[in-house]
Amino acid sequence: ARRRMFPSVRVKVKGLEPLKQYYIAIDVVPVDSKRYRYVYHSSQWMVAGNTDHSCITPRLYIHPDSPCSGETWMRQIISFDRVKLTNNEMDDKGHIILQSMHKYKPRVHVIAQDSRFDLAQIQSLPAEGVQTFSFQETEFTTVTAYQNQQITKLKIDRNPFAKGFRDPGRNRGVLDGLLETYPWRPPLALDFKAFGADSQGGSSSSSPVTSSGG
Amino acid sequence: ARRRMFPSVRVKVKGLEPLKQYYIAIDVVPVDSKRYRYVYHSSQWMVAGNTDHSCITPRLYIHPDSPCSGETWMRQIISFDRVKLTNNEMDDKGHIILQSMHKYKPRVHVIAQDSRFDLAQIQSLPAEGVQTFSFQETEFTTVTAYQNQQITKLKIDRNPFAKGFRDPGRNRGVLDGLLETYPWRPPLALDFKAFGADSQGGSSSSSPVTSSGG
DNA sequence: CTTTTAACACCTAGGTGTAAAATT
DNA sequence: AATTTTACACCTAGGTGTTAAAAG
Repeated sequence: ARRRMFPSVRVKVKGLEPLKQYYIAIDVVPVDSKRYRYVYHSSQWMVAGNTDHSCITPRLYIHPDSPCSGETWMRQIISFDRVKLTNNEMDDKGHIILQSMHKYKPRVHVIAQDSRFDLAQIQSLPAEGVQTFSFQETEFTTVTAYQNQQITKLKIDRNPFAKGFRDPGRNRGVLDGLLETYPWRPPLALDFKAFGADSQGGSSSSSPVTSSGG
Repeated sequence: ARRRMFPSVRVKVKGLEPLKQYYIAIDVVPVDSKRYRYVYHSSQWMVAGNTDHSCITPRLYIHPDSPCSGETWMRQIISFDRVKLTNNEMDDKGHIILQSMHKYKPRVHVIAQDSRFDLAQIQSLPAEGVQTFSFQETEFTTVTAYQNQQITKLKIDRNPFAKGFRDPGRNRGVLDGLLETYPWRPPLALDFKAFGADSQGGSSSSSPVTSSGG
């Protein structure tokens, strides 16, 4: 089971040195060590146990445009729309491994190129020359089957690959309601089939990296 | 008009330093400065004019696995199956630009990584640290419409994207005849729709890089 | 009971040669 | 007349939620 993350993380970057080379990468870290279950009648996630994430090093997805000059990175929206998530701990394809029914938060890393190592080879973060950013509003909860029907509707309406499930009649109302709930523009929730999610609201800091849904 | 090169160039490499980083790239250079036309009744290409290629720098297609360690390069067959050719001289997508009705030969470059430049940025060959290989049997002639029906049959039989044109009846004989004509194994001819080709026979040298059709 | 897996129809995205039309 | 372009049907390849079956 492996699915793309949708909506995808999209960021803008500023303050880089235009002529310097950078890698930009994403990983996904646990928000806490709790396992969650969805309580349908109250429409919310509740703690249902504990998990120890402490010995797991998160996998790094290096943006395919890497390495690239600061000038080029700053000129475009940086989209991670090909990131794939899996719940298979034995995955050997380099996909990001997560546990179902847990809360996670993506992190974006801007990494200055250093001739002493080759990031594409070692697949882990260097000790220095890295700046890391994350955004409250991109937190999500992993599932293997959707718990919240609003998320399903959002995906069907926004993900082009789900067009076959669109109902031309009454899909406006549900999405409009979600749009009002969140301070950022659609797509609204990081999500994943074997990993559907509920997203928490929030606002981004005024950092050199800013995010929007993709 | 842009099409993939088919069959694709595939090579094996040996003699690299296992821990060193290398780029591997391909380009396509003119065999001569002649324009050709296909004489149907004698089934051969004949000179039909002259062209000046001297002021054109060929575009470089860097293998998407680059940069990569010598160990990794030597462990796998290196396939250039995503190379795209075009006859549009104004192409801005980085595809390899060729003129129709001319003869060409692919070259494979093994480039030692040098921290002084970033090959992915400059898109041209460095002055040193490059080894270049080419193979007589990969010569081809560019066309926008196929001239030789054997080439068409070969493509339909070997290219999975052309499966819709396969005739379950009598496609064996033609291909078998071609197989005997060439010293290398199928796919047999470098080719291209807005660039269909006739391939010349020949044998490869005992160099660190060897080729086969893909 | 809850959660996960696998097969499925239905999409997007893009690579084929064909044949007719357009160009030179 | 020779060559190139375009629209097309038919593929490969792979991303969706759904559903029923399987697993725990």
